[in-house]
Amino acid sequence: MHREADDNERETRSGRNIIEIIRTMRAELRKSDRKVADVVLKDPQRILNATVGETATFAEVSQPTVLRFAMAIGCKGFQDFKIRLAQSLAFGTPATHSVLLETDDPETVAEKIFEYTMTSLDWARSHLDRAALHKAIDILANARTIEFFGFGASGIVAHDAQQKFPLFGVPCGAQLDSHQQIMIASMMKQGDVAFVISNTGTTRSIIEIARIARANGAAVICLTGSDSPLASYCDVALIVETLENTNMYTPTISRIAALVVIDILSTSVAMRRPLEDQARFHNMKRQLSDMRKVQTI
Amino acid sequence: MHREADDNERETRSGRNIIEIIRTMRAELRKSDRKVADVVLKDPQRILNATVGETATFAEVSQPTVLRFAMAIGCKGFQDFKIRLAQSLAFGTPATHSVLLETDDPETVAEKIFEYTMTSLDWARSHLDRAALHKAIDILANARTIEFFGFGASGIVAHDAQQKFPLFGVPCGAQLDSHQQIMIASMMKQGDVAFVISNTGTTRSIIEIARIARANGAAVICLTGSDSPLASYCDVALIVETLENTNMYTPTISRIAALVVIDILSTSVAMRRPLEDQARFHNMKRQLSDMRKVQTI
DNA sequence: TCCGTTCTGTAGTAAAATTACATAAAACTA
DNA sequence: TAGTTTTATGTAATTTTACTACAGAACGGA
Repeated sequence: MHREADDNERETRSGRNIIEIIRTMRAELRKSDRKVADVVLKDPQRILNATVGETATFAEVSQPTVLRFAMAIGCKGFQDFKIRLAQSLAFGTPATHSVLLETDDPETVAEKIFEYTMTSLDWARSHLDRAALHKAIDILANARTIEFFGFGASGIVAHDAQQKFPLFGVPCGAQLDSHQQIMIASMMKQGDVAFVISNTGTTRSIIEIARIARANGAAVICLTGSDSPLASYCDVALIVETLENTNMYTPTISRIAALVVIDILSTSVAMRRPLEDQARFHNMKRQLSDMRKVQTI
Repeated sequence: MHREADDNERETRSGRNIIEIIRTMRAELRKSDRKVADVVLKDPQRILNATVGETATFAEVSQPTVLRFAMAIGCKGFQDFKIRLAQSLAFGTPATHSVLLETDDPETVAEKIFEYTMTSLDWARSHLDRAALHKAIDILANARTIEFFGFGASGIVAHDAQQKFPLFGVPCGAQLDSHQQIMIASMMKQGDVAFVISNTGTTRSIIEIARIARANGAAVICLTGSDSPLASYCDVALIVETLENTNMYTPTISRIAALVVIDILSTSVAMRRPLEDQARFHNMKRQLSDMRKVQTI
């Protein structure tokens, strides 16, 4: 008897993105099952409208093999497999379709970038460390002041964060300039929070900031793209994995995923705040909307 | 005989989001079909793992009625219906599940914000005006200089755009300060491009910028959230519709959609550039990556 | 009330998914 | 290397599921 997926832990949406699962499990599959895996990966859309028999023909195996394949990758049966496949395919097939070509017209570029962004967000979603998130929220909710640090694209994220957090009564700053960063970091103390943003996590000066802030007793949270050197200088590391590859035309998805994480943090922190602060926030929002209408130069 | 969905126009992704279709068609359905529609809308997830018989039981109708329902909403059969439903459900049911509650724990908040962001992006994707996109790319590709204007959250988008575009040999600026904006707009002339970003599109001062820049002969592109007053002062209006509602805890999705549009524009413009510029871009990227490693304070 | 149309359920049929079993291939042991 | 156990794959039977034909019921208009 061969491995059967544990039936208990599959409830609402445990094994998301069956295509990823197939790809990672491909190596350890039976030879015939691999044939099935290959036809599925090659043209998943075709399988959606196919029966067991048709799929068996495509893969040049027998019908039970197709069933066994479905079982092997953790599905209850062929129907269940098709449902899961359909859900994975809702974004379009990530890797295959999203590669930008020199010859693409603007509409295709738009489609691909949207697809790619959504797929990457989904990836980031499923790879986000929930424990770290919890811890970061705890720290931020109890912060006296928060300083956001970042360069380049990460600087944008820092700037965005600085716009959102003060709304709930916590004084914040965003430091985008290298010298300014050192100065501010040196002045931090117990009760302050340094929020360090760096996609690569290897930039020397930003690591230095984390080190200084921590040495001064501040809590340090980092938001980075992989388990980088920066993480070891921080109390909490929020690692936002994305599918970014180095292709010239691939846009920088990392900042978008980072912005979503900022949304999550600011929202969660806001929900912990006393009601009076929330009222003040509403007030602010109304004033801003008034200003928009009357403001002259 | 009753209406049958036209079979020819259903190919890859014509009838997207079957749930929306059901909701809109609900009124004109047969009485028994409506019973089926209701159980589907109430708990779509449950139908995914159900057979025709089970669905019939849930809706308290006969099995053929379930089949006729599937046909009525434009599916080829029950199987096809389930596949379509699964695809619609991949994001999670937007309206229902994505509403943030006071009682949500951080993990749920994270899930909901990711879901909501992805759903909104998908919405923006399908509502983006392709003709306007085309036109904007044409203008940007031939620009001598580009100035990005924006306040608040839109200022971040402007800042981001300013970081991406110069890479391809076009000098750019980002103006986030009101006075600075007026000054720069006043100095623009034929051949320059003013890229005005405002989610609401109603902020007076930003409309003024568009007016001034245009009066001076500059081409004006706006990136806004709806068909706003601002659009009438521009040569091209890129309208990025999002699902933003005014709920306190709903994060500002508009800036994320705007950033994706910036990605699309910059990528498309880059692809029109001569190869020498693309080489220069690669060079720059390498130098940046070198700097990251050696840079000390 | 009668006739025609539109719904909806019963019962039957075709087709698909799943299981049981047997044979072939591979791996392991002596 | 021969024999034995284990694993992998196909054939054929069985069950389940999706779909169709038909007939009775409900509704609407004259």
